[in-house]
Amino acid sequence: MAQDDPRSGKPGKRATINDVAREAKVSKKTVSRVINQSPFVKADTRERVNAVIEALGFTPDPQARALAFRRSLLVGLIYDNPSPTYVVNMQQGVLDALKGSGLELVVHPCNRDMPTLLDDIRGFVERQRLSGVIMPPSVSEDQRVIALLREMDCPYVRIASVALDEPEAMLVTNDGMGAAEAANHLASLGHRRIGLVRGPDLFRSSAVRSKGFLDALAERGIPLDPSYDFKGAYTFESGVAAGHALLALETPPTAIFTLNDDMAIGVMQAARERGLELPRDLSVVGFDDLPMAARVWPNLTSVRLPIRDMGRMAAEKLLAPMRGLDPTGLNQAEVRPTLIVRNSAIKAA
Amino acid sequence: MAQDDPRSGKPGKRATINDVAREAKVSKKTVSRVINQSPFVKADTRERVNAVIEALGFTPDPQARALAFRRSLLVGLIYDNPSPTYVVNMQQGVLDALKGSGLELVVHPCNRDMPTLLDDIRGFVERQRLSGVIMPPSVSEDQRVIALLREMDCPYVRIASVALDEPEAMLVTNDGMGAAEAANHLASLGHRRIGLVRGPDLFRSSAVRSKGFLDALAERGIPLDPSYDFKGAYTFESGVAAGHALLALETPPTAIFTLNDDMAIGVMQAARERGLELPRDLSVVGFDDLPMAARVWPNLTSVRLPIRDMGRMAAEKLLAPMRGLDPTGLNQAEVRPTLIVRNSAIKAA
DNA sequence: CTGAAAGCGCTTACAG
DNA sequence: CTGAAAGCGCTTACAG
Repeated sequence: MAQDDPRSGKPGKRATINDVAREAKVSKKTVSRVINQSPFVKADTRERVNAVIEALGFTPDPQARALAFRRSLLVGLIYDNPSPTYVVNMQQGVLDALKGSGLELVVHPCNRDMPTLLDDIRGFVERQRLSGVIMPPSVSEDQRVIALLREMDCPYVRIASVALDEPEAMLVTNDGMGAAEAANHLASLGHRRIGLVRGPDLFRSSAVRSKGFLDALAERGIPLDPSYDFKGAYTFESGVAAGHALLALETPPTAIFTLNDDMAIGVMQAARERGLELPRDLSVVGFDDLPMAARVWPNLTSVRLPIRDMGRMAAEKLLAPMRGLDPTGLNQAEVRPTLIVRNSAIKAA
Repeated sequence: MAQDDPRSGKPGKRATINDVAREAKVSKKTVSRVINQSPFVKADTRERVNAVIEALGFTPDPQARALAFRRSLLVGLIYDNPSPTYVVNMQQGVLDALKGSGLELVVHPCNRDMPTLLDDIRGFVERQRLSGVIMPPSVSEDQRVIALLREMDCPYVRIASVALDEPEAMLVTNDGMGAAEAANHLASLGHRRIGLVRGPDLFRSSAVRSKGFLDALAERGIPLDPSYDFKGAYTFESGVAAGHALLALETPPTAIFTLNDDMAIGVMQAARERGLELPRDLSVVGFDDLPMAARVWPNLTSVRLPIRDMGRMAAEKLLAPMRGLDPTGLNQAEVRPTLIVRNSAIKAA
């Protein structure tokens, strides 16, 4: 239709704000007001303008708006999480929230061990004049990065298992609750000799999950034997090492809880290498519920965090001020994990 | 340093092309020429301008350039691949190539089954005025999408296992060669009763991999029993179904090659459910070499495609014309998979 | 080899 | 409630 209208410009050429203004017989400023939902437009003027916008198939040019606003219509996802599934699911969730907003998602992996980390992020945010940034762990826990974003006046939302920031800049996941569920599950299966494989100290989640797990065990009167306490690295290989270390003990544990799935599967690998049969000789529970969890044998019982929902919630929180929304309701939300029971953990012999 | 210079503007405010022009005592047009590497600048003028750029820490505003160029400095990755690992690795590879180019990566998942697919992609590309688009399978094989991008005059590179396009718009992976390696491996282990689990017809890779596999078997005088030929869906569940179907046969195969890893692991699950012991009772070989492959038990022998390299190569191809490079060398490259031998396939009994 | 003018498509003061 | 002018930070013709 727009193509047939001689006033709408050559076919194939996009309509601009000027075309709309001419058609609607108003100034471009008024069109701009309509686009930006200003309340200072008479109802019938607005309707007329909207009709022309519709007829011409006009969409404002994001680049031009960005230049005038001195802020782009881009949201950044800065991540260092090593799990591809985590990253893709989170991306998907953020995109769910961005849909229809006119904002696009720019992805930016980073490495906290690199000396260029801060310069790199500064360049990225400053150059693109990002509208905001979302960060999952562990980069969300890096105080240097936060200080930098504050200095650049770049809005952000961080996702973490500890409330490290004001509620409007923070999505908190209750990892401790999930770990407690794992503890209760193993205890109710009759296990008393239970091993724990932690993550690295760099991740706050390791401390939070450990505490939730140990507190729940303590409530049931099950202490953790210090020799059953192993510090891993959130990697498969460290899980293998943990499995060998714990299973080589004179009185090995009958069950092991690992603070992520990669390590759980590593523990299973070690058990196999030692000739054990699973789950008969050892119960294992993981954390994350990666797709892999449902595919390994025996299928892994694991604590699931709703990553995609978390991405969506974080993005909604980031967008709330831009939309002039009251974030109070959003700020109450706390993300709760659930235990997915499969068959890698069974009754103690 | 720039902050101390009174002429460089207020601290915290970014230098613009005007600041550089004033400092270097040239017109902004000349600065623009330097930025864009025009050859029509005297060497010492260029040096003077570059010195000022350096001193002021000037970086051109991407939004402003985008507006003037009528093209943004954004590259899109449009994908529908269901494997998170595939997507993240490809992203990483594309970013490797983009590093330092000033281009950023915008991710855009899509669904080929949605009726809105084309409108959705059109809106995305048109609104953002993308510099180019990279597509992995299966969206790379969708002729409607290609027609749309051509119509919009948007450069693209597609990745696929068949040369569907001119070399400069195409990165071809030799999946057939990888499948042939799998066939040779199983044959040399003494297997003669070999099952094949294909992918869906929607993916060209399924046909290509099947052909490579069957041709290699034929060369060794091993025909495929039609009852050993199963059509899966590239999903874990379809692998489970395939495993049950093939293993329920009166004379079941001693080895199964699946056209991706998810199905391979599904076959293993089915074998377990039927009480078989692996790898003793069944050899399995997959394709993709997902991280999972090295973590399941027994560790899965699989054909690996260098996904990250592929992302990098595709992006380099996309960038070549913008950089005024001759893409001839780039066009020769064909991506070759390698068989990663682990212990899920052993000598036939 | 270099520059002054006009423009990309929008928005922000400033008026009325 | 609405508009004419100036500007965001670059580039494209057009001159010289």
